[in-house]
Amino acid sequence: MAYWLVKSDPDAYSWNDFEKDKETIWDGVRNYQARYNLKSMNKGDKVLYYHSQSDRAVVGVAKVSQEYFQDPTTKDDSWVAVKLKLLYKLNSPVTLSQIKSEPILSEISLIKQSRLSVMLLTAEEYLKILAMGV
DNA sequence: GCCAACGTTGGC
DNA sequence: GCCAACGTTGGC
Repeated sequence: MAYWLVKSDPDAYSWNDFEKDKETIWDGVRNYQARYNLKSMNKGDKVLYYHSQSDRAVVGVAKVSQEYFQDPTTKDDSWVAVKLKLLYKLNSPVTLSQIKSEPILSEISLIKQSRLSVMLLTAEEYLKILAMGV
């Protein structure tokens, strides 16, 4: 089982939108590294859901419910999407500044590669963020 | 709203 | 193949 973090601009698609849908197609990724990560996802992997831009916090947890397939938003078959199923919302969002202040999270891609939208987490990073959101 | 960082494009 | 120009993202 792997652990991931995906970013969404809440103005485009927020956790609230996700709660209404329960399951969503994670499409629109147009970055090679992010695509590689999408292709590496296995069904059942856990995914932290991060709000970028105005919010800048991890707000909830999802899981991969369908492995990668052709991105339906483009005819270009080199891009892929996955399906994510909502699991639960964190009791308290874990903000970017909290993440930055934790030494064991200092190597997290969220900080190191601020523009990457789909990234792999270690189990330690994943569990630490969950613990901070209780 | 600004700007730094980054990825992509296109001219050479 | 290099690199300047450009567009986009995301933090502040």
